[in-house]
Amino acid sequence: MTVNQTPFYIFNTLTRQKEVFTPINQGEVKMYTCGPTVYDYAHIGNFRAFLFEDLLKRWLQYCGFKVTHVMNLTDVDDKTIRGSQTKGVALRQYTGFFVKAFFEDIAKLNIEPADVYPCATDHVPEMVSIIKILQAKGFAYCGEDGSIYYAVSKFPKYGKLSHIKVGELKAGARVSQDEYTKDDAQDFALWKAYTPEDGDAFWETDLGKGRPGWHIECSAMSMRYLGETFDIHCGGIDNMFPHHENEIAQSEAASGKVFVNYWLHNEHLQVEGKKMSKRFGNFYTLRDLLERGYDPIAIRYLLLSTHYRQQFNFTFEGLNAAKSAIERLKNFRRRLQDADGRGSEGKVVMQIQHAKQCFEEAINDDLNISTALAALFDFVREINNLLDANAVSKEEANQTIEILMQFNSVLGIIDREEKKENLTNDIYALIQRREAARRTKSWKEADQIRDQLKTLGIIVEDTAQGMRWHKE
RNA sequence: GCUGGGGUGGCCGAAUCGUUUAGGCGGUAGCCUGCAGAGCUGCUCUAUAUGGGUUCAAUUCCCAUCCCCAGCUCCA
Repeated sequence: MTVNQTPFYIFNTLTRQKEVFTPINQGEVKMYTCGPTVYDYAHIGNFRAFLFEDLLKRWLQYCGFKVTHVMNLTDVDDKTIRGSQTKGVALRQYTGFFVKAFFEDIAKLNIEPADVYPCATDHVPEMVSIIKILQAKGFAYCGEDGSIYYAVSKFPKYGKLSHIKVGELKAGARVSQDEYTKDDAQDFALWKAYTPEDGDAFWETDLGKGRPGWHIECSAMSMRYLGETFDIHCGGIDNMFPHHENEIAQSEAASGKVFVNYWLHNEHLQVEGKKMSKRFGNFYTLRDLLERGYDPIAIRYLLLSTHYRQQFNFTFEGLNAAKSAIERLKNFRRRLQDADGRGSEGKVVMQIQHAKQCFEEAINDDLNISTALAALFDFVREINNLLDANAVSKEEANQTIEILMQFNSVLGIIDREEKKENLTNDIYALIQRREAARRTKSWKEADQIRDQLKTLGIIVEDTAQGMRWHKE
């Protein structure tokens, strides 16, 4: 198979335009994605971001790039501290529980793990050293409370990402308690001086006793693992301002270099047409949905199937539709595995090439997943037509499975083969009995056994190539 | 208030200033099948929030209006 040759366009928040993606080092990509704050189970909105990032990463890998992916785990902030105190356990113990849950969740969603998952609490020295540089360069000052703040006015490019003009921010909204110690309202904390409410969450450092501000962890950990300038930084649109804007200010002031070349932000999702919130009763974690019996891969498909810069409306109707769509693909693969026809005289190969081209063109256009899926389903229909005519040879079927699996390396929604489930002897015997009944045309008995198997979760189908069964 | 993103068929969702405006899901009819399932084909599908304007041509550009969503200092 030829390697994807067309350029990959991505929408860069810095320029608000689609740009051809060109990595710093040929053939490799360094990307950083803002990870979860581990104070609770992640919700499906969080996972939309992680799935978008997974799609991006898988596509870069499909294109032949070696991707180094870093995702941080925010394990010290107001919420984690409050949570650990409410539970009466150490901060580390409290966050450790949700870190474990997070990894379980992303595994269920078939999200490829990052190469490194740095925790904020493991990188305080790196943060301190950046803050000291900022102090030395005059970008940071000490407030009356002993906290250290970043002086936004010292960084002329502040606002280049979010296109927010300092000074036009709504005055008086969501004023933080310590604001009076800052020189300017828009300044933000690099280091927070210890207060008794912080409990066991403090570090004794050259900056005094305290804990890091939120934004500094991403600057410190991304530069630690990816270098002072790297290729891609992703996150939810809400992180664009102030979080990412502040990261740029900190990192570029400290290093004197461009921090990140491409910034990508995904839009939020709504649930049943409304903002997801506990108040509306439409707030879902992955675990909530799994408890209701939904398939995590259907959730993956659904959250992935809408363009990442589009607000997405999550509905249960949509989730059911996603399940059916995946089932269609699985059925397609089952048919291919059984195929042993006379050959299509090149039609299959032609369809494969066409589908590959359409699929790649679509995703190369800023991850246009909808158009890519349309190409996939067009392909499925065309090949199904040939399968109906018994015109797909075993060799052609294998080639089709190969391209399907290539697409799937990007989508992550179907397995190459049915998961080999061990049948109990009882079920095996039932299948044998039905076959025997069918051979003697005892339709009534055969149908009755088929129904019985269905209640046991086994779907039996009769095809041109004989009987076939799979789990529901 | 300021800034930004949207409103496409029963539902979800692409694309595009001009031949038939993708694809999925759902419904329905037919083909196939002993039946079913899967699959295919047709129909649902004279779908582009509303009202104007520009143009040979707009759903796509412009203006106005209505509605939804987001950001505006630690929410993906």
